[in-house]
Amino acid sequence: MIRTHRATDLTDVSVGESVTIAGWVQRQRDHGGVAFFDLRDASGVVQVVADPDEYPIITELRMEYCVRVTGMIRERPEGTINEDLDTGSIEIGATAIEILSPADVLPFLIDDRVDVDERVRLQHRYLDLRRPRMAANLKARSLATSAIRRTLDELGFLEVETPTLINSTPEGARDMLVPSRLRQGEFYALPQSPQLFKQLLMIGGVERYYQIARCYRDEDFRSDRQLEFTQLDLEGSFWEREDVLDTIEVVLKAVAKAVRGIDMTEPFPRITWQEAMDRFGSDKPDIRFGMELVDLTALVAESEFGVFQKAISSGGTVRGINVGKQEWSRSRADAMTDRAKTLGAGGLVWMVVEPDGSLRSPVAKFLNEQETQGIKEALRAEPGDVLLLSADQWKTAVTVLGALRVELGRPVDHEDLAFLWVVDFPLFEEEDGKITFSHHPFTSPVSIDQMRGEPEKALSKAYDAVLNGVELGSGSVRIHDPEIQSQVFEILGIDRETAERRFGWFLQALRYGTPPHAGFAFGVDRVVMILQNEQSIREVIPFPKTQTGVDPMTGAPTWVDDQQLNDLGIVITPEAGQRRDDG
RNA sequence: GGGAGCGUAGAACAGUCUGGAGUGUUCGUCGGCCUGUCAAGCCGAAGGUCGCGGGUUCAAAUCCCGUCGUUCCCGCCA
Repeated sequence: MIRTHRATDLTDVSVGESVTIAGWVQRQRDHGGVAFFDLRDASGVVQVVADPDEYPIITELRMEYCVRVTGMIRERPEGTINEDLDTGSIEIGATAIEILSPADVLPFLIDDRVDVDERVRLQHRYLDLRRPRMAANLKARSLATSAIRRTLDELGFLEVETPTLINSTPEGARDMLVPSRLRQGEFYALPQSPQLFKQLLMIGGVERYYQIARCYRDEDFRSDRQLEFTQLDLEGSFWEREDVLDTIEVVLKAVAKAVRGIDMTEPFPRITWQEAMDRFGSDKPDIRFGMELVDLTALVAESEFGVFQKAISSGGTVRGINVGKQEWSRSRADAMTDRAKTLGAGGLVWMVVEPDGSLRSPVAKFLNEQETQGIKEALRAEPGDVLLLSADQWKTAVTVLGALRVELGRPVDHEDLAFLWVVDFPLFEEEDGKITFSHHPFTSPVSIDQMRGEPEKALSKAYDAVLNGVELGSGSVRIHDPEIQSQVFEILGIDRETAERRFGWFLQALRYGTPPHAGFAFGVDRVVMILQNEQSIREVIPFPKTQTGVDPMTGAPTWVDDQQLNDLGIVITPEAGQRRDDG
């Protein structure tokens, strides 16, 4: 046996007893006649002390050496108790110290208090994971997934694995592709979600399915997006919306309890998509703070300000928010205006309320007294407040202000948790005059007649879960009628023949007594990120990739041998080959 | 595909705006001292392709162009 105890177990061991522990040297302190080091294992830290004359090996220890120590548990002398340490009232008087494995000089300190460039951390992720913060994040992940499994097992769900080598469909996100060797020139795709397979499980009579599933989307990275990510995927037969929301709510509360230790008793609030957009300018509103959008269109309908006139006469809207007291300089105003432009706005109107109640603004001279007063009242403006107005088509106006609202008002941490359901999504959305689905084409419409008559107004039985302004995931009641499924494809511009070719196997499956079913999926990485108060998903993924899809440690992705390419029937283009030859 | 920030010793930074010898700080490393520290302390030392390439200049870490890496954002993410 290499060790008898873990570091933090030692508080339960009686003084004078001999124990053997093993772990890593966190810090060593050599005082000449007496020397200490802190030994860290997965459980925590304990101090080891020895006389260097008796045990000269203690002076050889360096940070992150892996060591084994045998010694006597003893009380620390009065005045030397370390309150910051769980084991701070005791120490081990070493009787034997053994270096199990020495360590090279470290590329960075294993210490939460030191900020290290993320690339360096990823290059030596195994060392990064020794930091308490990362160890805590890994543990939180494990607590989250075990809470999910425990909760769903109790509710009678079956955990089923679905394939990760599946067929590619051109809709939605770009697929990660895997070339087939046995059928050269053909490709598998890695699943973006187990969507169709879980619906097939419903047809297969499973009734209650879940899976903690790895999913892949070959799109550009963000701080909350990686190529591969983990979702809790779940589906139930004979289910309607309430069954899904109830179940997911129970699961998310269990996760919050497991990771944060908090009991969330209140039901998650619900908001319609329309209300979310109107009040917060986002379909994933952060409701931890107010700063809501206000419709000013009627107030400035007669305004002589050209931008307002133009927006309103072309069917647009004028919206405003009060972002409160802000440092507001010319350069700040310019930066915000630039930001609004990158978000698609033509510009941004800003106003600062002066102590005398007047408005300081480039557009103040275009506003009469009534309009000025109206805007101030509508936005509950106090002296010192900064008001931002956007005049544009409705969606642009609200989303621009919604983004600025988050950037100017959002709390920097995730101490408070604000879960939220967003419901009643539009079934379709128009993009460059082309109709696409807002969720996915297997989502049930609220009304078939409306879907056909006024598709632009049709709502879907889809719903999103949001936490602190981050979209955790979405779900819906599915279409279980093959005829309606075909009609949805048609409205989306996928003709019967194409639909039959791509999804014929699925449409056929729907024809064998498909139960009504509904489900959901949420991102495990994102939930854990927020519960752990992290700003990036990479902090809760053990081995993430950088923004260019590279793993700095292994170097993936890499070139492969010509023989491997031959087996797959793949030829590298001259352009790509040039990069290889240069590299 | 586009925009912005960053890149200086093993790590974190200052220096860059306003060009003048690789100038400095903290941690780590190496050597020495030290019997109660706990991010120990004190003394000493080593450690640099200022990401890379090109240009401007008498002179470039500093100014300009390109490029690579990285982060954030827009597009994208049904």
